[in-house]
Amino acid sequence: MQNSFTEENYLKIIHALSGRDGVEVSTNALAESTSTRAASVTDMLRKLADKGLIHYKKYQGVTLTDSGEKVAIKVIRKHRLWEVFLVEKLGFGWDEVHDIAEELEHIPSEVLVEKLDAFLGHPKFDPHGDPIPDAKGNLTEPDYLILTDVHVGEKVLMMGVLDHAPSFLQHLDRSGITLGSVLEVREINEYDKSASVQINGGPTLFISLEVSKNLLVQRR
Amino acid sequence: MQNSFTEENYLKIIHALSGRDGVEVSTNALAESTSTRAASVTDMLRKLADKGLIHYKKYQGVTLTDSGEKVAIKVIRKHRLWEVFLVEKLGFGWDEVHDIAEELEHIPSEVLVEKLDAFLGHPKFDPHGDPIPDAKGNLTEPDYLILTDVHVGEKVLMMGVLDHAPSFLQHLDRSGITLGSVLEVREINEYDKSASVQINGGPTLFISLEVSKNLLVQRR
DNA sequence: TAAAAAATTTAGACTAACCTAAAAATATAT
DNA sequence: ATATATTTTTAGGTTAGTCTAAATTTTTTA
Ligand SMILES: [Mn+2]
Ligand SMILES: [Mn+2]
Ligand SMILES: [Mn+2]
Ligand SMILES: [Mn+2]
Repeated sequence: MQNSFTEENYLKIIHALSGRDGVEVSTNALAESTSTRAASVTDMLRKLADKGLIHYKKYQGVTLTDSGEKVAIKVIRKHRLWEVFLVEKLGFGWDEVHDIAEELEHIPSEVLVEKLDAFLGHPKFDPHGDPIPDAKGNLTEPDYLILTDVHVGEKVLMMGVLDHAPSFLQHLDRSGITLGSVLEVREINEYDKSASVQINGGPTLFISLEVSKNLLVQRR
Repeated sequence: MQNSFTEENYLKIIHALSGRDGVEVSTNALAESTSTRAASVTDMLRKLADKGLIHYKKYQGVTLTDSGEKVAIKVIRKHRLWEVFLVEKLGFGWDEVHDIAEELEHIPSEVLVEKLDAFLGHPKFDPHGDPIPDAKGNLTEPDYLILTDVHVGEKVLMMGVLDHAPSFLQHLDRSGITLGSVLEVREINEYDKSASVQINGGPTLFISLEVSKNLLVQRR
């Protein structure tokens, strides 16, 4: 039996909310993420449990089964590969591709995914720095720091974003911050935790805590 | 209001069955093409008529309105552009792409289509020789001949196929007949109308009437 | 041109995915 | 340890798209 568009979305969202430690996901959290009501979520959870895709005990929240995890990772692989295609081949901005990839990720056909992957040169990361699962379903989350964890004087590489909202990505564009940028923290304001950060050895910018919390970086 | 996946399919099929002269399409023909029952078609026709996408009078068959035609042509444009992408960029065979394009054709986003079109170099024909509507919705069907209309001694160019079935396309592959092949009709068998056809000045093959009827060609 | 056949529509149901409102279970706070 | 608040589930409905069976209209045949 094939999984529906909707079922795939639930699995993907459970995967995201469950995190690497596979913590239980609540009905309300899913209602929020799927933009539906808790009652609708309960209906779907019963269905996904019947299909063996999630572990579900009433009132106890859900986690993915191995089978559900597999499906979720396939969808994530497709989503991220299509995002690479849209940015690298079609010339979209990284702020424009998420919604289109939300649709493309549900196109079936294993062979399509593998040919796309080859066409793109087997990329390891998507345009937002998120890792792309391999064909076998291995997904390894690199352990990046958040910019707020970086001390004054340290130089780090910008590796990804936590917030994928177009407005946030556009803000980074205007600040000249892209994947691979070198960020040196020059000063941290005691009062509001805003930071002065030098970008690629060039201009120094003020970065609010709100922005710092969403920047994934790596020591060099 | 957006049109659903299903509505788009109905419009596309009505367009195909209605032909260039815009003849009425019957409920049964649509049931056949959509692999549904006549009663289901009637339901959908009422809906499409309510949305102003088709002309529908009970028992009289349907035709597209200008508005419905526009939608149908957009879907056809997307279908054929994606087929070009799959063959030219991903390396699929022309016999493998139709079903995948059936899914991709429903991905929304005008800008995606236009960027894809540009990426592909604004192709005029899809891998089966079918013309690709332009961004404004102009679709001009070239008036090709069918191979059965070609007389002995004539040389023609292979320009397209009427049957898109994988088995037919694979048969052409095995015969060495592709878009652009030069076909010279050497002999036509009186009894079964099979033809001896020389391919690209090379080997001469027997071609059954069944095959001839599905080959679109052009005099040079 | 009336009867028979074929095509089409209507009537009544079903499933997937959603909803609101009410009931039940769990968690929190006095 | 209750009472209150929060979360989750259940009950009962809706819509889109499908179905079968029956009724109706159109077409064909005699
Ligand atoms: Mn995304
Ligand atoms: Mn991404
Ligand atoms: Mn096709
Ligand atoms: Mn085609």
